[in-house]
Amino acid sequence: MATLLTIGDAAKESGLSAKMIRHYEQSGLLRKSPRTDAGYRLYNSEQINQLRFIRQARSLGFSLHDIQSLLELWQDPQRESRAVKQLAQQHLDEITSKIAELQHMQQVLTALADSCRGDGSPHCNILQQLAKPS
Amino acid sequence: MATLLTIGDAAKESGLSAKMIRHYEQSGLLRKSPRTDAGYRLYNSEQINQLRFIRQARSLGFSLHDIQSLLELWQDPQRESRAVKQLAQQHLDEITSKIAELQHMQQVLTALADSCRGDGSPHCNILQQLAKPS
DNA sequence: GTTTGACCTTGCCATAATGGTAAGGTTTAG
DNA sequence: CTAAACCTTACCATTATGGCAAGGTCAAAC
Repeated sequence: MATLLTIGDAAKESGLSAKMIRHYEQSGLLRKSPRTDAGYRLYNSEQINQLRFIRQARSLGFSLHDIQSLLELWQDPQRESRAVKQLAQQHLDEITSKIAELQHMQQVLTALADSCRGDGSPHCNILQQLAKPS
Repeated sequence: MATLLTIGDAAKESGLSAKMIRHYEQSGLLRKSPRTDAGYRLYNSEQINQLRFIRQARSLGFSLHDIQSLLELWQDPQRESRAVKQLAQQHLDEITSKIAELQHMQQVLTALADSCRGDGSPHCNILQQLAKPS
């Protein structure tokens, strides 16, 4: 049972880097790990699960700040799913607006690139448009 | 003719902040401005045009590093439009892949949010899925 | 038993672009 | 002359991640 892993193995198990695990601990996202006599951090399977939770949330783009809230909600049996959904929805809104912003850049830039010959001559509509007062 | 503006007015004209104009100068994007006896930076209309160029490029998401190249190309009468288009295309590729990444998050997160009641009960599929080993 | 390689520790620096604040000099209008 | 609105530099903060360096530890090979 309680198999204890050092940080390198915890990193492999969770898909995070050892560096980041230390960082998460230091920023209060994770409780301080128990240590060996030599000072090595040790992780049990429950903590490995927490690390996986963090990795999954990060892969969805949640900030560490949001993840802290998610972890607290996760560990609170009294939570209301409303709170979780609200966090998710806010993050979703941010994602959606970032996508819109990028798509706008994509559209403008595509038009510009299409209007540039891209050959050996100096004439370039991209530069011309960037230089316009607008 | 050579109307000279102080940094605050140059900021208003260009749509950049005074703070950022100083920063661009310090990072080598802009040549050092002439100064008044009191040390105030002064900008002529050509420099205002450069500031506008930078603002437009920033609004398309180009990095300062890329903008430095764009400025050099802009000022080089010998440039080949190929070089400009290549820069634009690379940036476009990055934008496109960021959009894809965000859309993936959006899709997964939407599915998760849809599967959470978001009411007063503690059951929440978002948390459950984040906690899954995956 | 010693050496060696693969770990671990902490601490500091760097990134990208921007904002804030503080302490102090200047200019302009009243 | 004074007060408001400028300007200057310098330092700190943000976000998440990586790198490096100097040094301790552990296990296996010799």
